[in-house]
Amino acid sequence: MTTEQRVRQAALELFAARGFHGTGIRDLAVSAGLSSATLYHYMGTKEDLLVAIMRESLTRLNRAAARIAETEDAQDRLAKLVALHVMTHAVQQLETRVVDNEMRALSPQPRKEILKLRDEYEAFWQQAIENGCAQRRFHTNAPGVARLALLEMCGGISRWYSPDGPLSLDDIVLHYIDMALGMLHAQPEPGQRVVNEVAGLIAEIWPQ
Amino acid sequence: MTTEQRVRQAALELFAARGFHGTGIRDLAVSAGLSSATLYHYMGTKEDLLVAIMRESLTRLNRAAARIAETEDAQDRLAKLVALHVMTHAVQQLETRVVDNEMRALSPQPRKEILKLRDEYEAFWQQAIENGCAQRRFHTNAPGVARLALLEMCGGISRWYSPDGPLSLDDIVLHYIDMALGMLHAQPEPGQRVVNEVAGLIAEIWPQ
Amino acid sequence: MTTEQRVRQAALELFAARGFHGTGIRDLAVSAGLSSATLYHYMGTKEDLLVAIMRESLTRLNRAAARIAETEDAQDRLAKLVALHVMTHAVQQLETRVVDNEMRALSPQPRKEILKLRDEYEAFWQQAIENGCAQRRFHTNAPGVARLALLEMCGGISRWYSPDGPLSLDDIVLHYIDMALGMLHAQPEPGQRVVNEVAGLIAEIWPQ
Amino acid sequence: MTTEQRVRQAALELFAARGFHGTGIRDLAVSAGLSSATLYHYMGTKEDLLVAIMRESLTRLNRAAARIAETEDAQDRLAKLVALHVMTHAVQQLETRVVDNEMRALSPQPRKEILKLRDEYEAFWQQAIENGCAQRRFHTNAPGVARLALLEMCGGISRWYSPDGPLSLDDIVLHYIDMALGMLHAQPEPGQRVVNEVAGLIAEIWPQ
DNA sequence: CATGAATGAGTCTTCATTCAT
DNA sequence: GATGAATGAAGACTCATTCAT
Repeated sequence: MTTEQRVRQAALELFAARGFHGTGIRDLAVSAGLSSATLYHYMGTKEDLLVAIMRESLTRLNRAAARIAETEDAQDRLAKLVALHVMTHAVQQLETRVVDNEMRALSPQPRKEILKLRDEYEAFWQQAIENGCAQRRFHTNAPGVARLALLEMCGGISRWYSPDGPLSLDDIVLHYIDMALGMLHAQPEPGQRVVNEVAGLIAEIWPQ
Repeated sequence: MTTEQRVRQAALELFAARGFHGTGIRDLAVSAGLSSATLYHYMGTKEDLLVAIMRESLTRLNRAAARIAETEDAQDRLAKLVALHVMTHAVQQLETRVVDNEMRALSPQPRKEILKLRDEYEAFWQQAIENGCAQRRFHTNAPGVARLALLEMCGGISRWYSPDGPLSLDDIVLHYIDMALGMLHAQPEPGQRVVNEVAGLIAEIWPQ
Repeated sequence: MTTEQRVRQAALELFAARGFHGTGIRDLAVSAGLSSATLYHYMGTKEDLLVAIMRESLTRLNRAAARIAETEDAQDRLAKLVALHVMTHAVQQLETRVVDNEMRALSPQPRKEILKLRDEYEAFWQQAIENGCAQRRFHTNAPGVARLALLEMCGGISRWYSPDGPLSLDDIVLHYIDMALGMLHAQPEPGQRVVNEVAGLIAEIWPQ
Repeated sequence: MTTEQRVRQAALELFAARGFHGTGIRDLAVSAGLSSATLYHYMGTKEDLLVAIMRESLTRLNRAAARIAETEDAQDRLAKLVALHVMTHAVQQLETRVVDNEMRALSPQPRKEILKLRDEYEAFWQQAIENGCAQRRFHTNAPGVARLALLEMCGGISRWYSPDGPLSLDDIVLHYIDMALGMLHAQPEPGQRVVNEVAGLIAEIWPQ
């Protein structure tokens, strides 16, 4: 692991655990094993670090979502988005927590950029839901509310998931798919196939 | 409004908007219309302010949840919890955002107290779900996961609800009840009655 | 002397002696007898301090020059400007050194303001010179060059004048008037009357 | 241009524009097109750079002044000094600005050396003035004041001269000679001959 | 010859808090 | 009750300089 990566990792852990404003430059330095002056060889400002983390996380998410958007079957498509969201929020827990909680710490310009990425991502969900409604596979009077509810529900896992828990991640994802389809009054869906497929996609986009 | 309430209100707004660490004592003073020295006549430390906000919010929530826990019918009970959670997160938006986001800013001792209150509240949900499963009104293999998913889903509204939006709060709550019951594969439920009842309860516990 | 004035005085002395960039906040604090945190009760930023010093000095200078501009006789008028410039640069040595040397330390916005004040002042000189040329009392082919040369010559005194020197300030001023008129090939001028008059004006505008 | 010269040039430009304390090592590195570590192959400390610039400028000036000091005719001699001072301050603008403004940035030891050089230079002026007074070609009661005034007046050109201005440098120098002789109540002097002579001298001492 | 890495001391400024008045 | 004054510690960040490679 390069020093730059160690700095990034330290930022990731601390921003996730204490928040951007709760993390001092010295905390970062200690956590990366550097003096606080040396830190500045490997980063721009503290905010740059935050932006980089968010940008990368959202960019990858969007790349995956774009691939999923090609799925024809409406139920499959939503199930895949659920699997993607749940699995990344479980496994990329730190990144997603930072993305979800620290937006307000951004100054106007980077905030604009990051918000755009997030809106892009949410658009994939909105389209998937509306598409399913149009095909009469989903039933809801308020697709916008459903989108928000789904995203919150599926993203929440980043706050509690642990690989040491009693349920396997696959099982959890299957539950979430089940709940999500239930929320939209769609037909239940076996799901394991979807999970496998998305797991492959994730492995491709978040290598190693 | 007493000066103390003004201070509390200022803290509420700023902690919700910028986070605990993102809010300075001077910001509070300006927002409350006081000098920062005077502020200390009406509060203890900055953290005390945070604890007080969280404690009050969770205590009231628990009081309401305890009343709802008396409801016999399992579907009614869950629907009421959903209504309570959604409505408070919509209307007491600032308080709930602070409770949900700033826990990590607490130092160990107060954190323990607040976590206990939150666990208490979550227990009402866990019991309601398990009770419904036992009565075969809900169907899920992972009630714990369902609880977490439900809470995240219903609480997320604090991040986007505005009274000026296109949907009335009642409508939104009905949607959430519908989605929640769908998630648990329960029978759909008309719901408006439940909404009215919980609205009354809320009016009683959060007076005015 | 109020604390605020002590801070101002410290800034004046240090900026004059070491320059803006050569003066640290700690130097200011030590010199004012305060901790560097306390310093910030009495000032904005370090630059604010610089701007305030410059603004006041130039504003007063302009007020005095405006009064002198009413003088009808061309030679009198120029002699008075010389007396004003020399005397202030001798007695308000620190202020004028700061004004003359630290302009480049200003950031764009305040620089604009201060430059405007300085241009205003130089305009009084330009008019006085051109007026004398028009009346055929002064003889020069390049009034602009003369203005610049006069200002530099008369302002340079701030770099070496000391009240303990062998010549009285009045004598020095008389010499300067003599040299200035010589430069412009004007009739020599007794001058003491002018010096007295300007001394009165200065006492009025820089009270005490 | 060797790398060392590029470093020197960068220092010259930056010290002149922003002052010694306003110029960082990194600024120098960027301006010289080197990394800040490489910079140290071509220089000692930042202060060494400043001293070298000052020393060279003053040494050359003294060499030229020494040659001029051989001039017999008092008026010629002063006119040549004026021409030398004005022309170098116009053409070697950056060097002379640094010499005139950054003396205070020197630490005691180098300051002593540089001050000695400057005093040496001023002595040529003092002698020229006193010589002219003794010969009754100049008339002033305070030759010391006249020297200071002359030097400030003639040196000020470094703050505003540009080869793109409306007047040729020769014309400006002629004006300055005229003003200088006027200040000393000497006979006017045609001057162009003097200018040409000094221009030759300068070309010899500041080659290229 | 060149530089990435490193740093202790420094930069200006703000922090939460106390206290005498 | 209210506040101006005060501060040690900390905030993010830059400084001039060294050195191993």
